[in-house]
Amino acid sequence: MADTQRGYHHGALKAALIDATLILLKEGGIEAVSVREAAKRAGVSPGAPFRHFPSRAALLNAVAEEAMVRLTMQIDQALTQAASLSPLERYRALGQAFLIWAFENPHHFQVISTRAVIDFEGSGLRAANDKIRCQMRQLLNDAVSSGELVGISVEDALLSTRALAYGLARMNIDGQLQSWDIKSGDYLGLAQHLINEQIDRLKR
Amino acid sequence: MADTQRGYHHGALKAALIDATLILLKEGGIEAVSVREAAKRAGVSPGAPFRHFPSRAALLNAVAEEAMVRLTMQIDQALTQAASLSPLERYRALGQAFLIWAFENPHHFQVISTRAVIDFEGSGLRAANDKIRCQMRQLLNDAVSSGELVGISVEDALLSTRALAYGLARMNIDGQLQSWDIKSGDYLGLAQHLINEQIDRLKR
DNA sequence: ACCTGAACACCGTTCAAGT
DNA sequence: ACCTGAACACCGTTCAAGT
Repeated sequence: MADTQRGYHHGALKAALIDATLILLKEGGIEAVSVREAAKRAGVSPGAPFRHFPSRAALLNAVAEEAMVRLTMQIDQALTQAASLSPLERYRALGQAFLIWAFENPHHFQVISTRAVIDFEGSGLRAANDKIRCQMRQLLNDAVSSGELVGISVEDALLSTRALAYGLARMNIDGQLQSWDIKSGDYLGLAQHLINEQIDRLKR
Repeated sequence: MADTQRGYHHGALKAALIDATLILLKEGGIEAVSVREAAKRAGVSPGAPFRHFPSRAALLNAVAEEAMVRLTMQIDQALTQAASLSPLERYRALGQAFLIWAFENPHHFQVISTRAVIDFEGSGLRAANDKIRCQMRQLLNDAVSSGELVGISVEDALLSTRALAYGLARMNIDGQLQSWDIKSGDYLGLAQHLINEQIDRLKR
């Protein structure tokens, strides 16, 4: 974008590299991302990216942080819309927001979820992730306090919801949903339905 | 193993390469696997592996097929032991067997689950995977027939069990379980507990 | 039939030198 | 301050030539 690369200096190379990385990601998944190719797409020499990112992992990290921002926005927006609902219904809204984000931005989800390729600790990733977990826990605790949920372990419910949502999203990007559901092709709808059922089952 | 590489010809290069690949996998995950390094470890030139495997993906495929054999064995053994139990209890035994395999052989699980790196179609992988799904479906159908389960969708139950187990196993290899459960460190035990709870919930 | 070793087109990363 | 371009040590893969 806007890379009117008119001279020796690029001007907005950092952003251009992140854009190019996202394009490579969409073209061929995470292993198709190379610093050299991103540099070429940005019209710059192979060494240039290393002025802005210390490593390939750091470049992918930047994409991951962008992805996390979008996920956080999607969740915050869903929670705002659901503000008047009961705690468990807000929990449901949060789960649905995660699924929508993961299925509509599969490459972003792939980058965020594949540790080894990013530096999850440093940066804002860990903090943002923890914040989401805290929001989930808070909602479940509220649901217990209000009597909406009874006789459940909040930690167990939390992790099994998260693991189910994560599993569905991962099966989607790992090409495993394709072989399960021959019919509609509406994998997001199917995933949303299963999470809904699981949350319903928490109520007994 | 047994690679008394005494001359120009190796003798058991194919097996030696698969062994070396598994070691590389254990050392540094899937992206640490290189054909050249496997060749070096097997004491052979960089081009030699291509007499036995047409590509890096094919080499990883061979590891994946070995992994699938072990998974199938683990499941068959669990089902044999549970032969006298009710259909739903056999379903539970199958789920537990999957979790044990995935948590005790994380690198095997990683290779099998990461499409893009292997050729899941060709080979016996697809067939073995389909067989497991059929076994699961059969058990759930039997549980419905015998009245052990009522008022559930077999397809939904099937996929949500699978997605939960897959999600837990993936969170384990993606390093995401570490940040959730600070206590015991017994991630397999935790995963088994959550699957048990989910299966219990199917009974209402 | 199986393996070598050079070759090709790629990588990530570094670093002097240019602007 | 930012970028180039050559360099290094790696890749996957091919292929003539050796045994």
